[in-house]
Amino acid sequence: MGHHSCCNKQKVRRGLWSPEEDEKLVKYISAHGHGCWSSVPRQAGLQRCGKSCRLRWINYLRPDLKRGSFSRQEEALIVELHRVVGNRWAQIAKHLPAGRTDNEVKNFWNSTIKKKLISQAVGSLHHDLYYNILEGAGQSIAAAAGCGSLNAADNADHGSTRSPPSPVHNSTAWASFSSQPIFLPGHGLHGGGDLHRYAAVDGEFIKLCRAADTYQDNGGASGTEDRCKPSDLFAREGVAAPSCLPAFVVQRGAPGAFLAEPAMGPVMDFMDAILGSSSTSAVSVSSVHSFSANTGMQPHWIP
DNA sequence: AAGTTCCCCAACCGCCTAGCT
DNA sequence: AAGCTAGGCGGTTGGGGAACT
Repeated sequence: MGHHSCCNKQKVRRGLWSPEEDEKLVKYISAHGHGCWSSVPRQAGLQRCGKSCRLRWINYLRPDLKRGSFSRQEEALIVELHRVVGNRWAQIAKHLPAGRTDNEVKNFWNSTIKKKLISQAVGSLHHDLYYNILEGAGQSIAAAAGCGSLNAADNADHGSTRSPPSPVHNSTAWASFSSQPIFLPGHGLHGGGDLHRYAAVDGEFIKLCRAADTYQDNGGASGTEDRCKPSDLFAREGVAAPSCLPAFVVQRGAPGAFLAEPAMGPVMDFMDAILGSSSTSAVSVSSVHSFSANTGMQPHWIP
């Protein structure tokens, strides 16, 4: 994919807009309206593509924009709206009182709200929050699959008041949950492969990692590993499976066999995971093991 | 004071969809 | 129905100012 088609027809400027360019765009749109954006740069005498003009107008030059920092009320509303609609920034912006753009809301979320919610969540870590984090991982995946969304506000807001949502959480597999770091692979559709997440939880250190499809699912036949999909897990518990939940990997073979798999892909750390956005730092299976080595705590795999 | 790191946010990129031919 | 174009949107990048060493 190259640039937008309107950008290929002429030599266009990129990068920050100069005051002169702003003035030209404002003058033109004030006088004529934008009409077809692809013709705006030519008519306004700008060496920009129409898409760039549109973005500049919508995000910066529009007279009805509200500039400046977000109020507490706006922040609270954004958190609440995000809880409902997830990363649909345009939807959130539309529901704010006035003059905020999707880009502005997105930037504010990523730079400010996210950090506040993370610090709140980490500061109040406890057993119930683990459940929320896990639900979060599932819902983030659900969001990726178009099944709904999750956000940190959910974690922060519900905290200890939320009870474990299903019998799965009462199984023996979860009994030692709060006492050991847990590397919890999630499951989600990602192209033709699977998307895995790992949560390492020990009260101080939390990390959810998203990895490319690194596992060859051999069905357990050779004993190296197996997968337990959500439907299987819930069937075992005798309850109906929700539409979207993490799947769990059971490592049944020697660690060496596991480590021989290709390196995992990009990491999704705790912050990004519970907020449904990816990070680009890298992690590998070996980093999971080095965490274990550094802390002296053994990872275990949820059956 | 100079160098380095952090991080905000404007702008770009790539994908999706609607509308038109 | 298929192909093309423009608009819209969310994810991501990187310039540059602020903070830190």
